[in-house]
Amino acid sequence: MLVTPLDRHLAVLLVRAPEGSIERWTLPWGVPQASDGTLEGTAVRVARGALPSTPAWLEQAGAFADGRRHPGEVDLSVGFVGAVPVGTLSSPGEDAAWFPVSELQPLAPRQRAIVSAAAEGLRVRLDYAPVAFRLLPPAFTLSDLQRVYEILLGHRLHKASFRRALHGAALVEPTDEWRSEGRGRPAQLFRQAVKRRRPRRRTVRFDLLP
Amino acid sequence: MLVTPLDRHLAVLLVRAPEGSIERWTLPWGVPQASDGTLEGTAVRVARGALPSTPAWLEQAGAFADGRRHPGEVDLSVGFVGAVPVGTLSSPGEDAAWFPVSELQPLAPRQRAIVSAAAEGLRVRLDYAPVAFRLLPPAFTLSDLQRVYEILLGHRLHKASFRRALHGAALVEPTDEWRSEGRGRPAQLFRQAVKRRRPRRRTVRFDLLP
DNA sequence: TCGATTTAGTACCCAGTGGATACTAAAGTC
DNA sequence: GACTTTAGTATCCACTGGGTACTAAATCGA
Repeated sequence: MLVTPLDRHLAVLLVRAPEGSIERWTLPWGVPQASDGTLEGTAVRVARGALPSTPAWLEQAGAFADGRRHPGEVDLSVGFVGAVPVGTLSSPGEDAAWFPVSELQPLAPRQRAIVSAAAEGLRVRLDYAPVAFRLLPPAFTLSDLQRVYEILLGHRLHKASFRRALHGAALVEPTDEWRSEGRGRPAQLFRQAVKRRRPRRRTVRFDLLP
Repeated sequence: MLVTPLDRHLAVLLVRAPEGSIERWTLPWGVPQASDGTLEGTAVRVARGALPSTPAWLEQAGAFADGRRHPGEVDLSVGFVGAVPVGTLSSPGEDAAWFPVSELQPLAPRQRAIVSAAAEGLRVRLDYAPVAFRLLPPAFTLSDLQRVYEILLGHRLHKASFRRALHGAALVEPTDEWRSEGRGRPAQLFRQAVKRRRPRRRTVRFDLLP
């Protein structure tokens, strides 16, 4: 499942299903080949078939094999989530399209399950992997980054706190470029910082438990 | 992969490999059967073959299919992590044994990869699923619970903060039982509370990013 | 030209949290 | 009965999250 930020929502790339299918759209998918090497290799190959470039981030979302139907009639599917930087594929052409994850086209049942699991996996991985950064180009404004986090978390964030935490973790460094986008004050562009402060010890979080 | 807390470490259940295998031990594993229904059904069946009861918690850790060798010569393995409450299987018998996850017996390469991914997955899920509670019996002391969290996180926690956060989230409720274990003051037994306070909004955590 | 509007970015305040130290409480050990 | 061990609490402090309010720099429109 390839995702990108689109218009304050998370969008999923669907491709047109072949003639005769029940559903009109499907997730991009494919069967492993010997030349793929690993499962991730297969996922990269499938993704490159639908994109002008390789996803900026890719991770497995799980295996799915309950009785639910899959368009290829395969027994077992291994789902992946891939992050596509905003604007990478703005005109997907005739045979593909981005759909907001909340208003997807009808999908085969197993693909629907993959989308749910992958979207949930994205949120869980937010804290442990630079997913949000991979959904943006190398240089971005802090408002861009905050918007991505808001899309992924599903609610608004506080601007000052967001920046304080960001700078506190030394995760971004300013470039000397500025971007003026329509009206409003131009924003400074930042890039992800390579310097690493040693990660803080994980603490316990009881508030997220069901 | 079945895990349980054992002596301040996380332990993994291994079973003796059949005669003629390269390694002497393997993870419990099995091939899906039609009667299993789902992948999780298969995992439950496999777990029950090695345990006196069903694991208290079970979740998929991912699919593994790179070239690495697996004892059953299967193309693809789907790994699961299962939590076994402490003391459930204290004497596994001749053909099985608990090993600390840090000092495992030699395993087939793919199983080694499954153990690594599953252990990492456990830590990630700690915040979102009641894993720690499922590694304990229904009634437990707060020191027990803290010890499990320390085992899973890999470092000591602060007692007062741990309890403040725990009570703040209303996650446990006291029973009227006390447990006296050797010396020291007896500890009150608690159980997981069913009442739910609405979960707080997820905030951003930059400090865990690589 | 001069507001009004929009977006970027900062300053300040306050409540709540994480974590350290230090304490009391209740059991067993010698 | 003093000492040790484990349970559990109190107090203090630094820092964080998040609210309000402010300044800065751009466009739009009358």
